[in-house]
Amino acid sequence: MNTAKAPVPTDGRRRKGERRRRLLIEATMRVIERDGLAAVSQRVVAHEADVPPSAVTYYFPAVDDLLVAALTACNDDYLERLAECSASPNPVRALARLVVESTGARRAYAAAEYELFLMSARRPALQPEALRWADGVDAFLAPHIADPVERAGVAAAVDGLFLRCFCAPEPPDVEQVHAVLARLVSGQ
Amino acid sequence: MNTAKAPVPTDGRRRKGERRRRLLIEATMRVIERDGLAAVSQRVVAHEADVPPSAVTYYFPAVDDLLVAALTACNDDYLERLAECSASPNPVRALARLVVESTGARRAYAAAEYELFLMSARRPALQPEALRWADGVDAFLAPHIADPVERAGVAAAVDGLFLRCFCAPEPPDVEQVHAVLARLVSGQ
DNA sequence: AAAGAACCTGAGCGACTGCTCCAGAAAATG
DNA sequence: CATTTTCTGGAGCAGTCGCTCAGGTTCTTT
Repeated sequence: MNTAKAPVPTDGRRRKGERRRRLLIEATMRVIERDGLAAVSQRVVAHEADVPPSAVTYYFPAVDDLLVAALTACNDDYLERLAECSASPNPVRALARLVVESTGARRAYAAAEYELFLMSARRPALQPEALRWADGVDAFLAPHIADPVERAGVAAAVDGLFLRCFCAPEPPDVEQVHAVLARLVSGQ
Repeated sequence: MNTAKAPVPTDGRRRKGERRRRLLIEATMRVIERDGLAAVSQRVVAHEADVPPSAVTYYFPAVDDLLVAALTACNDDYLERLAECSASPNPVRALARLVVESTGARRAYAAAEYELFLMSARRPALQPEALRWADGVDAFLAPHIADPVERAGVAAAVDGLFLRCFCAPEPPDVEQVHAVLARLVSGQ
């Protein structure tokens, strides 16, 4: 419901507007990747996107709106990837790859995802997003783990694995991550 | 090694200085609890601690130093509590209580702990701290889980549980958290 | 062609930021 | 006592911040 927000932007003006909106969100993600969420400001993002500062204000009245939009987009992206993992022939291995990817390329997305969680603890507007992710992970695990209590534990482990890999000084090994995940899912 | 940094502050001046240093760190934690890490600034902390702004600069040359000090102190605190859990008659239940506590009282500490992780991904100075926490959790689990791969999974789950409970819209139930943890530790 | 909607922007205001500097108070040391 | 070290805090500088606003351009519709 969040991904399909724009039905048909037939109007050329609106289309251009939405293009710029996306451009700003992408610039924001680049800033987050480079210098962290704290570095995000209207002026910095404007410079990154090569647009005048007031353009940022135009599309996102407050910085907060920009942040929420970027973090939501990031969540969308992650959930889509998670769904792809589900459809893959070896879902657990695909998930391990996704976790490891969050270390190198897509680093900004992992950072943003966790900043989203932290922010959601304080901003009610973001709580549905955090919930959406939790539901996504649960849906991913449901086919493999029947018991809800056990599933809750493994779901928490997935989040924790993302975090630990993201913070690790050197990129983790796919095999190791897969081994840990497989052990959890198989219930030992 | 981090906790016992001050051997014997015999000098009364230094003692007063260290008292104020602690006072500033505590004020910082209060600010984090109330408005998040982003709200931490020299002036805000100074006002919270009821000292002139320059006093903050005196004890912590840069804001970053204050942040690192506060986050390190928080980590110390958490590790100590984790060790207490280990020594308790029912360690897993004690851990569950610690997790739930991070939702209400001690909320700032949970927030700070995760901000610490996020920051450690970018600042080398903080990486030993993140590692210290990971080691602490591993040490907690070692007596209960022999296999290192399984232990890594459960350790990640502990981190994830902290995060999920912290972000949950309503405080989690101790029994539920305990059930999840017990299932993980018992290896199903 | 006229009207109106959507988009765009440069200038700028007030508030806050990190940080420096320096003169003086307080306390330990000789 | 005088000296040295530590601590205190007011003033202030240069920079960034979020955000407003008035007026402009571009495109669609009538």
